[in-house]
Amino acid sequence: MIENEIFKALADPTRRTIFEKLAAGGMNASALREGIDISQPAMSQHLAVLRSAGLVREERQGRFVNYEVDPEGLALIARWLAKYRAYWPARIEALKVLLKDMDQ
Amino acid sequence: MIENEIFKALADPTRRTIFEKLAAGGMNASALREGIDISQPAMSQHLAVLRSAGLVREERQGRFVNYEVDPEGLALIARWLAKYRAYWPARIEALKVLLKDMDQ
DNA sequence: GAATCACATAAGTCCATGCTTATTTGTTTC
DNA sequence: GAAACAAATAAGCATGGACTTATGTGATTC
Repeated sequence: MIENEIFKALADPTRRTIFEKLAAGGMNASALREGIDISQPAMSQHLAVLRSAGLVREERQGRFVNYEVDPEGLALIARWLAKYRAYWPARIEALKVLLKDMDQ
Repeated sequence: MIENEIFKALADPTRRTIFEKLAAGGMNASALREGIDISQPAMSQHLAVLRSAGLVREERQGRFVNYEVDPEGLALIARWLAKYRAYWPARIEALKVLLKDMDQ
């Protein structure tokens, strides 16, 4: 069940920080470490967890490995959340605004 | 940071099962245990975690305590997810369908 | 008010997980 | 092909978290 992997991956604050950083633009593992106090192996392990959860994908570029957000993981969360849409009727308007925003 | 509590709460499959069950309709802790192989204290502890995360709220009714989904927690996830909406342009159509659905 | 019931809390155990240091793998460069 | 560099993997450790049994608390019933 990948849903479980996703929530477990996001349960760690360091991994959410990494994910947020990647959301601002793809980069390699070394660049990701800048500004985050974390060892190289720890970063590598976190990225492996995020990748396995489908939240992030990698692409080797020479001796660097470029990481970027994988929309698949986000889509899965959105699908999970949609199951409970009955519980936020008051937010429908906000969602509509969001949609309009998406359309530009 | 309650965001952290939410993801940690949802990282446990048993708690997600409990949450899903509550989403189908509020009920007390004993009723919740039916169909889930879990001890009474374990259920109580899980509910405390969900409650602390803002995913569930309680209301004492006599010697029973009724639990139900708290929309606040879901709204927080939605807000978190919205930050990354740039990453699922292909899902806009799906969202529109969802919205239409919400309007009946 | 004693017994019973629904639930919460306490305390201890065990396993998962996030970290560390050390090493390995893959790639480039000289 | 040896050195240098980016990243992954291995192995060990320490903490967190999900469970257990035992007990406490609040409410109802007789």
